[in-house]
Amino acid sequence: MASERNGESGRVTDLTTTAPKPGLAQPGAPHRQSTQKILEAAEQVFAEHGYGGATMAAIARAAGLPKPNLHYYFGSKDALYAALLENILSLWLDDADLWLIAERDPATALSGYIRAKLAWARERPEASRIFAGELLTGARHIDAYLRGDLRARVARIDTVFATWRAQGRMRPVDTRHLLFCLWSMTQSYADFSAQMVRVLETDALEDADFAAAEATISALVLRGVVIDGG
Amino acid sequence: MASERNGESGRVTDLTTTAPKPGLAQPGAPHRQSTQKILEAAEQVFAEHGYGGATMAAIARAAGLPKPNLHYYFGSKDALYAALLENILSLWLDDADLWLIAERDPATALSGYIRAKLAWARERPEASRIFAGELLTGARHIDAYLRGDLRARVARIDTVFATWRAQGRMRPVDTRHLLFCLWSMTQSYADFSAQMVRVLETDALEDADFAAAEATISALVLRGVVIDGG
DNA sequence: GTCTATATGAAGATAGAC
DNA sequence: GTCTATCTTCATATAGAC
Repeated sequence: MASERNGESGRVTDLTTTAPKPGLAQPGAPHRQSTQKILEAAEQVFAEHGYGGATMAAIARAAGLPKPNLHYYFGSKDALYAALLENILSLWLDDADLWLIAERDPATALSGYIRAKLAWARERPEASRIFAGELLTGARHIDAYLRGDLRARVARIDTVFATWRAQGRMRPVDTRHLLFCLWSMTQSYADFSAQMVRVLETDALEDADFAAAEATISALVLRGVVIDGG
Repeated sequence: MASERNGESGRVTDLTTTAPKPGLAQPGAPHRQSTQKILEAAEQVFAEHGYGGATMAAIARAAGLPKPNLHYYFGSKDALYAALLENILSLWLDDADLWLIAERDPATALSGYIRAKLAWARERPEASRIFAGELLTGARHIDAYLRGDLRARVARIDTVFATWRAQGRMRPVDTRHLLFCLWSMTQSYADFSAQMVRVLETDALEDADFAAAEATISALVLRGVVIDGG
C-alpha cells in the first residue's frame, strides 16, 4: 500500500482498469482520453442525481460524446458506476497510512489526517458524495472493499492508537467510533455542503469555512483524545 | 391552490392538508390509514434506493396497495417525496429547542442533545437517510426550510452558546461548525451504518454500539468545548 | 473505433369500470 | 374511493452504417 498521495496535484488518478471488451488489444491514447472524459462526466452526474437519477444520456452530454460510446467503453450503466466507485476508493486509501502512524506525535498525526481529509472533501466533493450515496443505499457495490481492505486498515490504525494509549499519550477512546467520527465530520463538508452553504448564507464553502472546519474538528479531537505532555 | 397541484410551486407541500382532489369533504379514517401506509412504505423505498432509484410500483407493493392509489392520494412521485420530506423535517425540529437552552448546564445540554440525536438515528434511520440523500443531491426540495426555519434555529442556538461563552462555561468554538460536527457525527450512525456494520463485523448496530457512539461523541464534544467548573 | 437510428422494456401517470 | 388495464414517455442497450 504505497502512500502514493501527492497532495498538490492530487487530481484525477489513473483510470487504468478499464479494458472495455475482450479483444481490444492496445488501449491507445484516444481510448484513455475518452474513458477519462466519461469518468469525469459520470462523477458529476452520479453525484448530482444519485445512481438511480443519473442517466446515460446526461453523462454522454456532459462528456461531449454520443451515448453508445459509453456502452462501448464500459458495457453498462452499472459497470460504469462500478468503475467510477473503484476509482473513488483509491482516493480513500492512503491518508490514514500516511498520517496515522505510531512514530508520529498523536496531535500532529490526528491534525494532519483531519487536514488531509478536509482537503479531499474540498478538492473532490463529487467523489465523496458518490461514496456517501453508495453507503446510504446499502453499500452493495463496495461490500468487498468495506469487509476487506477498509477493515484491515482500521485494524492497523487500532494498533497505532493502542500504542499511543499504552504510552499514555492518548485517552482510551474506542478506535472504530473515533474513526467514524473523524470520517463523518470531515466528509460532511463535501456531502452536506448544500446544507452548510444555506446555513452560512454563502454561495460556496471558501477558504475561511474550511479553516473554521479544521479548527473546530481539530479542537474536538485533540482535546478529546490527546493527552498533553504524554 | 390547494385543490389543483399545478406541478410548479408544488415543491414542499403541506402534508397535513390531505385533500388530494377537490371535493373531498372529510378525510376519514380509511383515508388517513392509507396515506399513512403509503408514507411508511415510501420511507422504506426512498431510503433504500434514493429518489431516482425508487419506483412507485415498489412503494405500492410495500404498502400493499395498487399503484394508482398512490397517485390518487399524492398526485405524483415528486409530491409524495415532498410530503415525506415534510414529515421528516418535523422530526428534526425539536431536539435542539429542548436541550440547547441557556438555562441548562452546557455539559448536560450537549450530552442530552447528542443522546437525543443518536436516538433518532437509531429509531428512524430511513428518515435520516432520506434527508441525507436530499442534501447529497443539492437539497432542492428543502431549500426553503434550510434557509428559513433551520437558519433561524441555528441563530437561536448561537445566542445560547454566546451566553455560555460569556459566562466562561464554553470555549470559543464556532457555533455553526460545532453544529455541523454534532449533526454529522450523530446522523452518521443512521446514514452510514452500512459501512459501520461491516467494519464492526456485525449484522446491525446494537445497544453496545450506540452506547460506544454516545461515549465517543460526548467525550469529543464535552472535552472539546465545555470548560469545567465554569 | 465512432456515431445514427432504433429496439425493448420499464416507469410515471391516467381512463374508466366498479 | 378503489382497482384493472392502458397510455406515454423515456431509459438502457444494441444494430449496423461509416
